[in-house]
Formats: sequence, structure tokens, C-alpha cells
Amino acid sequence: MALRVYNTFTGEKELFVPLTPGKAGMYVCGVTVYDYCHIGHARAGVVFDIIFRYLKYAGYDVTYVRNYTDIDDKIINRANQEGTDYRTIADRYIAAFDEDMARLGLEKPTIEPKATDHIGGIISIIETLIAKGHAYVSAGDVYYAVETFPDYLKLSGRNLEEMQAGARVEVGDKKRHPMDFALWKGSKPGEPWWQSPWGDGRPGWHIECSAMSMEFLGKTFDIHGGGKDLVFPHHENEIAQSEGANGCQFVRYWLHNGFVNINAEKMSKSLGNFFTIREVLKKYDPETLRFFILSAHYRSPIDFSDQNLDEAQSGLERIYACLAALDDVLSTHPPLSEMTEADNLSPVGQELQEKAHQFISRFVESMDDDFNAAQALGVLFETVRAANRFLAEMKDATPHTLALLATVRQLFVESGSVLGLFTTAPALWLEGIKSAKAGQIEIAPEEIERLIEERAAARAAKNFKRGDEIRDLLLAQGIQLLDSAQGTTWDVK
RNA sequence: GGCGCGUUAUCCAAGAGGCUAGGAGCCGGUCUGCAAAACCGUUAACGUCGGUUCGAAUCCGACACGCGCCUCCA
Repeated sequence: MALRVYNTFTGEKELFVPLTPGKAGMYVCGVTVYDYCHIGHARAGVVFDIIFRYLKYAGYDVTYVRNYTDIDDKIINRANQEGTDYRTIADRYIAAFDEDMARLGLEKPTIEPKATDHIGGIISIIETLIAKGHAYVSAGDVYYAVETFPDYLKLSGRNLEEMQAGARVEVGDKKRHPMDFALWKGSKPGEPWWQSPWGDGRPGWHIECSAMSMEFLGKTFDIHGGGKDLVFPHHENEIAQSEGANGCQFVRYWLHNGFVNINAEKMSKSLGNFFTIREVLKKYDPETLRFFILSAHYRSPIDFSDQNLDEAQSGLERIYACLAALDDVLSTHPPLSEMTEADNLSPVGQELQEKAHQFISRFVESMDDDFNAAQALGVLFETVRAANRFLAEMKDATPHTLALLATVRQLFVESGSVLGLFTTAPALWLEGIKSAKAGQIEIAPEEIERLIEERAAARAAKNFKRGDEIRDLLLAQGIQLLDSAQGTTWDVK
């Protein structure tokens, strides 16, 4: 068992060797809290959630820090628009973020610091950078002098000349070099401010992450994550700040998740083609959204569309239906013992036993390979098929077959705890999906029930023509009748 | 323009030199009065052209197409 992770810095998968054996320090850029989160945030949240969970599962003592950037131009702009103060805006969207992430089933990080609680640390790093000649004061602002840091742009693999050629960076008279970036911004009247050696002001974007990561994880730590779009400039600037101030390596492994696309184009605030998490969750179950995110590798782009979400839901339903069937058998015949040795199992039973035996090692192998959740889901589906086959042919439950089924059920609990799936009782989840769909139909459930009764009567009288008529009538309204030995139920197509 | 990534069957999506990925769908079967649902089975692919190799989706090169970053972004 050896975890390998793709490091943006080297562009290769590397063996994960933590700084301190048995421990892992991870910092992930959270959000700037000025608006509701979109599904791009959902992806980043879910991706690093399973990375956090898997590191713990693999036995590491993980310290996971995810920040809130609660002071920034955008927050101030928003506050001005609404005629309120920045704190009101920040607190509102912190609460909204927490709510959205909780609905997506994210575990709480170890620490969730706020930038404004770390102004002291921020000032202290800036002072060090000035003392070391990496930063300079200019008319109440402080800027980082990128030319003093030879490794600048080493993460994104660019160079300063190239950047300037295509960039439309304004050569402000306050900056010495157009690529210099603000560490501290003097406050204008009416803006929030903190006291500093350079006058009243507020931190620039980037410096808060250097300060908070150092505070909780030290000068050097294992994993730093975030969306691909943060590679430049955010993470590049963090490196310049932290390594410039501390004179040692900042981060050992840089992990970046891919984008969410809409119609094969990047979704973003600036393009205006984004969906908020809460919009999406009105239509889709949170676990469906999570399952959709996990169905592709975290570094690949994923295309968000109704069709893809519908497919994700079908796939998840398949697993849940199998789990419900397992629960059904196990609740009526509680297993007496742990799994015993194979006693004349059928070939189908042997296949299931085989799948159960290999399950964890195959799951771990997938996750060890740069958190390949999509491949891990393949392992789950193969097990579902084997279990369904077994259930279909199982006549009576022997202690051994029950123990086998209980083992299989437990494997889904275990893998589900890493993937953040199957947290709901299967029967309940399936019921939830059904009633969510029922909310979208026109016809009243009482009317459906009445027609079902009428159809049952017609069928009892062998009047199949009338019976089929009713069936077609309901189908035209999106109501699918499900006949079974126990009677007729219905579902929304 | 610079840098980087991708192209896998009808669609989504893993895999990265020889080993059944998987899901949705199609089709076939079981069930059913007939269907549907469910379950089972089954099908098919590696952008194009060259090269390396006993063997290439997989490695190398060229080309085509698509995308991303270079400006706030997860």
C-alpha cells in the first residue's frame, strides 16, 4: 500500500512521503465569501474531502486546514452595493458556505481559520519580507518585488518576460515592476482597516494563505490544494511570500482539481455560465451530485449537464437498490456468525466471495493511485453485479451465505465512508428520490391511486384493454406503474 | 503569441506496452395476461499519419481538432 499523488510542481505522480511519519498536513484554499457557492466550489470541496478522508483511512493523523478569505475587494464591493459593512457580507456567505458543504456531506476540516483573525501573522510576514528586501512600501501600500525572488513562476512553469508579453497588467506608478503584487493595501475612506506599520489598511489577496498555513502547519508542510485556476497567480504568489520570508520549502505536494465545464466550456463567474450549489440541489440529491463528481478523476474536467447528472443518479440508484436488497435479506435473517470458510458455495456464490475478498485491496489500489475514485467506483459496481446475481439465485439463507452478504454490506459501509456515499439508509434514500420526482408531476397521488384501483378491478375481470388504457394514460403523464406480486405501486418516470 | 492539457465504442468514463474496467443506452433472456420496472446476459473503442518493439489506446514524432492558463476565479 503506497499512496502516489500527482504533484503539479513536478508534473508527475510521486510517492507520498509525509514530512513527519504518520502525519499529514494539508492546506486547501477555501473561498472568498462574497456570494453563494457554485458547483465548481462543490467539486473542490468534495475532491479534497475525499482526499482528507482517504488520508485518514490510510492511517495518517491528518491536520486539514481550509480557510475563509473574509476580507477582499469583492466583499467590500458587495457591501457597498448593499449599503452594509463587509462583516455582514462575509458572515452571511460563510454561513451559506457551511450550509452548502454540510449538505454535500463534507467532513469538517480540522481548522477553518478566517483571514481577519490572522492580521497579526500577516503583518509579521510582510515585515519579514520588507526586511529581507522582497517587499517595499509605496504610498501606504506594500508590494512584493517579484524580481527579488528567482523562483517566481516555478509552479506554473512560466517566466516573467512571457507573462508580460501577453498580459494586460497596468504599470501602476506605485509598482516598480508590473508583475509586483500587493501584500497590504492602504484603506480608502469608508473601507475596513487594521492598524499596521505602514498605516491603516488591509491585507492583499494571497498573503492570508501564507499566514494561516504557517500558523497551523508550519513553514513547510505536505499538501496544498485548490482549483486549477489558483496555480497562477494565487499559489505562485503564496510560494514567493512563504519561501521569501522563511527561506525554506513551502509545500511538498501541490494538488489541483480540474474545472467544471458547461457545454465543454469552463464555468466561471466572469463568463456568467455558473450554477449555484443550492440551485442544483433543488433538482438533484446531494449524494447524486457527489457521485457525479467522483465519477471522473479529480484532475480531469467534468461536463455538467442534466444528462450526466441523470446518469449519475441512475448509477447511484443501482448501488442503493442492491444495498436495499441486501438489507432486506439481512433484516429478516440476522447473520449468526462472522464469515466462515467456504462451504459448498455455488459458482455465483464463489464469485461473490471472490469479489468480497479482493474488494478492499482493489479499492485501496485505486485510491492509492492519485485518488482514483472513478476506478474505485468500478470496483463497487462489479461487486453490486455479483451480489445481485447471488441474491437472484439464492433460495434459502444458510448461516454462511448470510455471513457473506453481511460482509459485502459492510464493505459498502467501509468504502462509502471514504467516498462520503451511502450515508442514508438505502430504502430511505430510494424513497427520497421517488418523492422528489413526485414533486414534479401534475397529477394528484390520490387520483393515481384511484386509477390503480380501477385498473386492478379491470384486470381482475380480465378486461385487459381497459387496464392497459389506464396504464398508458398514466404513462403519458409521466407515471410509471410497477406491478408486482404484492400489488401495484407507481413511480415517476 | 507563449506555456500546458486532452481526443477511448451511441453517450459518460477508468486504464498507460501483452491481463473482462465500470456506468447509462441498444439488443436478448427471466418475470408478466401483455408490458413496464427490476435482475441477468451481451455488443462495441482507443483522433489521423508515421516510428520504436516480438507485441502500442498505452512509448516517440508530426498533423488535425478541442480545451485551459497568461485578468478576479474552485
